[in-house]
Amino acid sequence: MKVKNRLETLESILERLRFSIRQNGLKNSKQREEIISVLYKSGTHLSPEEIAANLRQRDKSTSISSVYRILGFLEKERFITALEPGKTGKRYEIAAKEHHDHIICLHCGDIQEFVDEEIEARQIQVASAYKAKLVSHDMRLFVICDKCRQHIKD
Amino acid sequence: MKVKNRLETLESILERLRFSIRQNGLKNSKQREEIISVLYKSGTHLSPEEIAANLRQRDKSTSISSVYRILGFLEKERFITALEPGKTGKRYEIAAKEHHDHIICLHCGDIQEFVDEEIEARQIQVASAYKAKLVSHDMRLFVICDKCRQHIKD
DNA sequence: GTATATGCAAAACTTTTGCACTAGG
DNA sequence: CCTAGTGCAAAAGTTTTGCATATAC
Repeated sequence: MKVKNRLETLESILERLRFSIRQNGLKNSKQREEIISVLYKSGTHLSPEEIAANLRQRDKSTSISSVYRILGFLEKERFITALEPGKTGKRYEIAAKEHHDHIICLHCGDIQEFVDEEIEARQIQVASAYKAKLVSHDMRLFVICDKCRQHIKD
Repeated sequence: MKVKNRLETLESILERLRFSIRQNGLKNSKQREEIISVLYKSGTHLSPEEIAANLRQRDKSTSISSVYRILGFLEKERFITALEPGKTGKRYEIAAKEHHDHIICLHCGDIQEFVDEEIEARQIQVASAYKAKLVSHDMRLFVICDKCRQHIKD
């Protein structure tokens, strides 16, 4: 099983952000860097509203519309990734983590992370069979884990 | 790729629905049967609003709140399944279809269904590498489809 | 008849947009 | 300066809820 390490320091991500903004002839803002920072430090998946609440702890005037605009920008530029966890609305996480999928026990709820290179490669082939460019994927395997198989007999 | 067959006739699904409703001591309604029927016949993934629009063709007074309530009920009872295509909101499809995964265009929202036997087989192997028994899975490939790749340049 | 389902309207959210102002380069 | 980014408020879109009425059983 692979561990989902952060692949980059926060400062390195921020430098890439500044470079990307300059490349596009845009302007930086402290809000953009703050959002990257909040997501990096949280290590979890945050909703736009949660992110805004976090920023408001330091700057009361943070507006939710800017948060949405920035999240859209950061996602487009691949600094963050969106997740739809079934509940309403999207959640975001920093993109600079190792990619992983999830294997979830339906009985005890345990979640393991894994990467299978064969599946990863095959997904790209499936996409290209549709003449499509694979951007990302989400895969969850629902199982009964070893422990639960031993403890429950029907 | 594979065509996803309907595994059951509409009438058979409706009979199961009536049975399920009776079992739960509830009452049937033509709206519930209509929604099953619309999803069955469409063969695609419809949003609540699209479903409501469809019902309104025959009964102008169909209310969107009933559609939401019915969709929640039908999902809970496993007659339909929800899909979150990344775009805003859920979409629903009839549950009595062959297993398939989804390939979703992030740009136009188009959803295709596919089955890749190699991935299916490999998923079982991944699960057994964890000594776990695979029960089911959910996989979504997010892509930019052929049409959108041709029409948009970043 | 009685409990459940529906329709309607309003409320509760979530996300987007227009516009004046701020601020980065 | 000049233009992109922000904050604010309002709009637009989505989903839920309260309540009176209709309807299945």
